[in-house]
Amino acid sequence: MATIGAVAKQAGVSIASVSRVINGTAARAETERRVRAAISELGYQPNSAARALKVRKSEQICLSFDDLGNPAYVLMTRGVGHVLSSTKFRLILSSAFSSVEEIVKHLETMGRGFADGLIISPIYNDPRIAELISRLQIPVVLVGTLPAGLDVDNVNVDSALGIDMAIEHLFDTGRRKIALVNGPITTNPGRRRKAAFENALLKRSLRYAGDSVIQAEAFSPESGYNAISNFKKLKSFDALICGNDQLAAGVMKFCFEQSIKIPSDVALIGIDNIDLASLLQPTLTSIDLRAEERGEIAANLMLDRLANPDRPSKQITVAPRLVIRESTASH
Amino acid sequence: MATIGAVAKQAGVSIASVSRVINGTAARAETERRVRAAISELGYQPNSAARALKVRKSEQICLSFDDLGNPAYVLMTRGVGHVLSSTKFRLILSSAFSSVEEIVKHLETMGRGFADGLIISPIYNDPRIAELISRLQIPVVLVGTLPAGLDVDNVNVDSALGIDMAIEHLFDTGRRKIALVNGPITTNPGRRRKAAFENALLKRSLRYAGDSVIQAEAFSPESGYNAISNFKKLKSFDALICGNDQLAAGVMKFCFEQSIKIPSDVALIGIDNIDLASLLQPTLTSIDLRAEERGEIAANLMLDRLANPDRPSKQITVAPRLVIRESTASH
DNA sequence: TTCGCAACTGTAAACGATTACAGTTTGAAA
DNA sequence: TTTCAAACTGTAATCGTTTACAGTTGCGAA
Repeated sequence: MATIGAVAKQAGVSIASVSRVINGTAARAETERRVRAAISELGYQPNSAARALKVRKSEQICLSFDDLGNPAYVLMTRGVGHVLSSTKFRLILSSAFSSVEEIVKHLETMGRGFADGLIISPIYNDPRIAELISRLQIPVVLVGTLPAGLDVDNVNVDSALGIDMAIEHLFDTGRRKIALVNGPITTNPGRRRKAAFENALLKRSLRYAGDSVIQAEAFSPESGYNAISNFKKLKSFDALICGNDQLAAGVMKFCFEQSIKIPSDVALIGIDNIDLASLLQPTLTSIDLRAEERGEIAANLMLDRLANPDRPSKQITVAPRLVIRESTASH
Repeated sequence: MATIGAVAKQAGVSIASVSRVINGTAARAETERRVRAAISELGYQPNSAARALKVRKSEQICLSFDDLGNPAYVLMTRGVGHVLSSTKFRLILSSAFSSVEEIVKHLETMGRGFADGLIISPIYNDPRIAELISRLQIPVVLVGTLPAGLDVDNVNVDSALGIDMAIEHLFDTGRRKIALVNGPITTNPGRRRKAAFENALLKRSLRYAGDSVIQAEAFSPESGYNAISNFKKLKSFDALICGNDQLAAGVMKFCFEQSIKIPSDVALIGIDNIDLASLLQPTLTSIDLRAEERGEIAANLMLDRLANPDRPSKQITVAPRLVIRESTASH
């Protein structure tokens, strides 16, 4: 309510002096004392929008992703938050429960004065996202698959390597008939993991046919449950890799209900290594895609870019890690 | 980059006309055509901060809570997001991984021009939060326990009733020796649930002593696991109520490792009814505190308050629901 | 006491939008 | 053709800050 002008009048100084006191620029002790007194007397608080308009900085970094319900993104958020907490930048999340159009509109608005940088980790492969990024007037760090022709800071994980490690592990423990419970093919992870799965099988001359891939509707436990329920040929496989741990949890629930034993009847591997993996019964082997670490890297790229706007863009790839638990124990 | 002035020049009209076209106020067809052409030619996008400064509105609602890692808050966020998505307001989350001081600073900044309203669901009972709320210059809706002397829109859940229902259920299924695995006593939920637990036991003349309450360090699975590991008298109880489902998951993991059978040796009840509850083995009976519904109510209170700033504040309490699953089946 | 420089302070012009008000067009009716 | 109201448009003030620049003050040295 109170403006800088009111403070100036109260303190008997100019608004410039008030501004200087607030921002820590030189001021005589007496001036500073009077200004501080006036500030606390009036309960003055500077207006963020006015300041952002003038200095062209909001000191906010916006993080955006498509699915808050996915704990892997919570991990990523933690990584970003951890890095930013020791800087002047505040982290805000742009929630995304609506359409791609809505999301794009939100992010555009953020980019025009409400945020200094945008870290975005979209899963849907929608051209509007790439278009948005190229149109934005603030630095962007993209976490995930980089759309073709976009030159922007990027942090990625070699999920194909992760899947290869998983299949190697299954192979080592005697499994040869491996299926994939995949996430939606309309998403980047869905597409890439399927391709990686095929390659890893073919490379080892393992059986691969179209029916080795079961498509789930979403990256959720219910989708995993539903997908596996409708899968007729489960008995002809001895191992399942799931698009993420949540899908695996749904699959595990179904197997329990059907008295299909894990790992003896079928081995199970998830992706992301979220808390859930070690809580399930049996505990779940999972490909850790380092979401938290990717968040940290993304935040550091952003800080670096803000400090150095003209440097060439960087692409960083992190290595996954296979966390072996009970769900893939040897027969 | 391009400002409204540049667009005006390009289109050969005044900036007022450009503004009117953007905001949908009357304009001749020819004017509108030229302005739109100029806008797309220059890639003009209005500056959010300038607009927020002038109209004193950001069209953003900020949601803040202390623990993104707790899926119950994700549910709440979903509720808020769902309601706001059909309005002009955008939802942003203020992440909170840092100290109370940091959080307060973030929210203050939001409240001074970056957000039109604040929905806050703090779990720590810190006086600085109450102080913040009374100092904020934008409407606040508080989800959770209302600090004394604060007159503000509030949505709450009768968690005491939930705990009473849970104990009634345990009582009905023959349990008499009931312990509480409580969340941190420094949090509001921790304090209130403990009190409710004591009352519910005493009301039924059930045994209650100090050692019926096991304090965990956080509302997380690991904390539940650790807390129950250190609890010597587990064998003298036949039922456990946990401060939330995550604590219960940790407890369940420990019981499995120790071959303590659920529900035959000990029954287990969680709170929040998150996805996890139906994925655990056995499935977990849980007190559903309606986080998503509370989020919806909070968002509606906020919309109502923004439309009607002077109405008296409302306090709404929702009723919990006991979801019975396998972890409390009769002996 | 005077001088000169450093340190501080005030004036006023931005930042990029919205909007009241007054002035101009437009077009149908006379 | 003229008239007049309705519809549109432009000018300029404003939102609450920051900051360049010029002016003032303070204070130690001469």
